[in-house]
Amino acid sequence: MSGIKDVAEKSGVSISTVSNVLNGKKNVGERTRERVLSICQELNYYPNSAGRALKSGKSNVILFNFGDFDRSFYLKIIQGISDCVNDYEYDLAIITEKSCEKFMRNNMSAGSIILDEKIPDTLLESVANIKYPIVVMDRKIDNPHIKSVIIDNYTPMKKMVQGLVDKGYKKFAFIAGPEHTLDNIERYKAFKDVLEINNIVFSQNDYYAGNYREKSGYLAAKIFIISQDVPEVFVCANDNMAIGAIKALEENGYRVPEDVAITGFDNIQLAEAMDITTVDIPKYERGFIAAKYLIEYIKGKTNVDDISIEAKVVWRNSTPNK
Amino acid sequence: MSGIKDVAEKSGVSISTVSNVLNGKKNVGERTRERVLSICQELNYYPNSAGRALKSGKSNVILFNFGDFDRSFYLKIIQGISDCVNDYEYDLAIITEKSCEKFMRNNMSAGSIILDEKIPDTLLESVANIKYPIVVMDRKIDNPHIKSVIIDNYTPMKKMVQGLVDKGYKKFAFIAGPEHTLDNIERYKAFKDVLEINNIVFSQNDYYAGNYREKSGYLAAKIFIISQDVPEVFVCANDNMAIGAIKALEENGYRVPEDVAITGFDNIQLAEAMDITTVDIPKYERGFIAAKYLIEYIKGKTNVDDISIEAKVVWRNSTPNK
DNA sequence: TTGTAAGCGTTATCAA
DNA sequence: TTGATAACGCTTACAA
Repeated sequence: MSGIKDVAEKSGVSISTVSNVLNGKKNVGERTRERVLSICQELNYYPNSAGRALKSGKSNVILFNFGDFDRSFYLKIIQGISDCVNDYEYDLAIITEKSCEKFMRNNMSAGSIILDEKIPDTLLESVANIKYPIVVMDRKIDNPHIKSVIIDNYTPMKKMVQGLVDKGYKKFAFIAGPEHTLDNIERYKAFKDVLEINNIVFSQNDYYAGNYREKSGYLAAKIFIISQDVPEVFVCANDNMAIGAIKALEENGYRVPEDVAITGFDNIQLAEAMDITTVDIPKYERGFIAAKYLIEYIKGKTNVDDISIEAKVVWRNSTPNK
Repeated sequence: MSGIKDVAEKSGVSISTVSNVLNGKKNVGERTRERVLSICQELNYYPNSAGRALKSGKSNVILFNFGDFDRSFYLKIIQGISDCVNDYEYDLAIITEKSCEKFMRNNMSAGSIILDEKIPDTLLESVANIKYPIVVMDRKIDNPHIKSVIIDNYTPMKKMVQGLVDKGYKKFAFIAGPEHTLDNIERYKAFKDVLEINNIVFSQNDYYAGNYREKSGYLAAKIFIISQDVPEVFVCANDNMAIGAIKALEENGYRVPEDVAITGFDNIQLAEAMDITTVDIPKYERGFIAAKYLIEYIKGKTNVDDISIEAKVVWRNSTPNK
């Protein structure tokens, strides 16, 4: 493998000239530039990132961390991030929770986008600084170098539940996501607020704390079935759990939506295929915006507010009129 | 941010001693080691990968390249890779086609797993060497430093199509994937071989060259519908296209499977939900094995053969008896 | 317009 | 058991 030295030698110039060519500096003769460039090609030369990063302290790599391999809509987010990162001629590296801290701290990237809730706020706060900004999705951290891109969960959830009330539903159950996550908190709050406004009673028995996985939705429904307390409608904090719940219901002889109605959140592919009423989150756009924010911060536009993204109710056949 | 120098200073030892501690060398006193380690913690010290990579030329990073954000089963592959990489205490970075060459060449990783068909063989051959092995999925490259992990597509496809013949199907259509991909070639060959064995005629009109995306399956079916030449069964080279085809059929008043039968390949989540007969590929295992092969090569076990993974037919309701 | 040389943070060699 | 020092490949003043 050839290095800058080989290129310099073969071109008959010094390594600094090669470096200047590679970095688009203007202090290089046109002919020299061309020769060097062609020699680079010929030798298949690629700059060693280690040397470059070590000296310059700069990097063109954006990190994206995600962790839940069950949630397939993450692919759309990645696509949005990827497109934006490419637009700005940065490089994207997607990493898992396990190596996240190491990658963030080892000076090989310019900033991170964090989606995985398992990465603690404290870690992010200790890593972020003016030279290393971070964008977090679906949570808020009060730090000048950490920006949030969040979904407005409250408004569409409120609309959806009010819609259910208007359709005549009276007995609700709520299958929740992880209780510390911002989006679950908002979704649940909207749900409760609507019931309260409409004077509908809701007890803790009608609440199940899941974890956004299909299995926990399955389990939740099973428990309602066993305790002989199946509601008119399951409001689920995401689609995966709604799907799990439907499986449990159908396995136990309940028809959806004839016997029990159900709603999800996210509008994943399967929710469409299974005709589940849900809330559509613009996934691609979410990724794109997060990346855009991060890169613009890196480039010096540090004074931006958190961003909130709109989501919309999608009515489907899982919630007929009562 | 603190470096090795800060740690050395605060511990009252030289930087070489700190380095020795960090790299688990034996030539360090027990008390020194403990003190250094605790100071590292205290200062929140993380080695600078650039410096380390530059000097040692080594890296613990495994690259995984994938590109098709439409195919959600990739998440399972990633999960398999991730688990294996973590088992061996390596780090995983997932990258896109766009930056793939740069990352492979910039000396910041120990090897790559390549899934994206858009990365050309020639590039891989020019990058791979004894110090930088590559594992490719779903294709074969004749190079001592590139190993293949492929699915045996032929056997299960043959079994599935023969099963359709046995069920009484006589008029087939084939919706193919990208024609240069190994898996599509094998799937199509198995299909044709079975028809030939059973003396069933198959003309080029019954063949549509798609690209594994849902849209191309949709388009394919639409074309068959328009040309008034809808077969008894669509054999699709993957599930996504089968799903697209089903949508086109249902939109045009054809019932699946009553009017038209259909099969897919991959066994993605949606195929299960939509009750499509397909071939199940062990996705997680595929990723895990690919990573295992790569890391063992990196560690010196260079003499291994290509690996072929078994896949199994899953009969569902989309293919009733004729 | 080009070249010389210092230095980024680490590891490895060798001497103490 | 430790420490001084050179070297990795690159960028960047600054000198020529």
